[in-house]
Amino acid sequence: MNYLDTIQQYINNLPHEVHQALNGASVIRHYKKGDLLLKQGEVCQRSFHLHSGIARKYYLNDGKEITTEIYFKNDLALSFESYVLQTPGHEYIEALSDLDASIMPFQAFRALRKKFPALMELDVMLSEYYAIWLEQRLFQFYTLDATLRYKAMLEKSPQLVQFIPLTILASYLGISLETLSRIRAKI
Amino acid sequence: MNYLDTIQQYINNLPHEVHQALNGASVIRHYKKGDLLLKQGEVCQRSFHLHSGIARKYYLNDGKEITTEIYFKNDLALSFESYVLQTPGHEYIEALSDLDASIMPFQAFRALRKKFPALMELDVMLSEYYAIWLEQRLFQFYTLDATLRYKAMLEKSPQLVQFIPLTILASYLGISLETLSRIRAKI
DNA sequence: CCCTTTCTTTGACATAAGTCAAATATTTTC
DNA sequence: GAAAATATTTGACTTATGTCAAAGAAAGGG
Repeated sequence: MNYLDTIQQYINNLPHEVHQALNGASVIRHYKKGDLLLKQGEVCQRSFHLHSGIARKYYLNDGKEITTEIYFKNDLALSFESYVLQTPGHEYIEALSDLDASIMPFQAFRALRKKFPALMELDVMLSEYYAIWLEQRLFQFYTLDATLRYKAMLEKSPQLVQFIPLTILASYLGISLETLSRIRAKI
Repeated sequence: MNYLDTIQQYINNLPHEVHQALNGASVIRHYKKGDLLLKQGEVCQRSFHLHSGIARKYYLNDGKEITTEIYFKNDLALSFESYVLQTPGHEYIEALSDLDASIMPFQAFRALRKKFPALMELDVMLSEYYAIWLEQRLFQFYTLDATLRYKAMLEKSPQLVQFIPLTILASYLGISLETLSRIRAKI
């Protein structure tokens, strides 16, 4: 069982009152394709739990968009550093399709975490999971060339290749659009 | 103030009994240059808090060592995924000089974390800090070429350039030894 | 359903970085 | 302090990937 499943199970087993408190502190909202859930320069004061649809996180560098994470159903979207430090961040979060998400304000979750130690433990696990995910991404940049990174993505996250435009995938893989197109033509 | 200072301050302000409990659960040990504090394939069951000296974390890929982190005085050395999941990891931790470290067993810290909620909160902060650090490293691979990554290192971590052999620095920067040597000759 | 916009492919060429090999330079060890 | 081991530099060449440009394909809006 992977860590994400462990976390999911942990959440499922939380007492009813904790679930109630979480639901009470969050609101569900609908976004349209193209909507920005967070903009560069803003403090990320809310986390988005996707109920449906697709979103991405990206930043601008030299006028080019670099996508750093892509979210599907059940994923938790936020700009990590900005959220944790409550300082202005450099990332956008954009709806890549119409989507529904439950929005949890940072302060509300902080308060709940204080009240329910189980949520503090959950917070540890979520940060750990994110750090492990980042380690693996970094690992790929160290050890794989562009073709192998694309193949790894095909294996591990076929839903990315299925639903996401190449322009976005290329930046996510750290290569140019043209190189990605050529890789696909070759394999 | 950066997050590391915030964490350090948090630690300093922990109640005396917590400090006592932490000290009681850990032991101080001396390592010689070249000693391996952790080997590939082992479960990382202890964290190392460096009191003096230098260490690094690395893994082998295709017979080549790739250094992923370099530790100085006060840094906390561990193989994150292996430590968190308590599964065999792929990283080594090696003393790059003689060093002293206090060793905290995973299970002991778990027990203390349960007893003192303040340590659970500390654990969140440490994972957050590591994730933010990883995000920044990944960011550099996305946005900077080899020369700029080296310059960024010169700015941000001059102690690395001062004390660490180029072979290790090159792998840490994700480039070949020869390329790093040429970059240094040029700037 | 057509027009516009966005996305993808392909070609020609430029550039960053890797590899292999050998020469120096520096450090460590006996 | 000499020999051995390790670290660094340099040269010649190869390769992966980027850039610019243009054409073709697909998707979305009125």
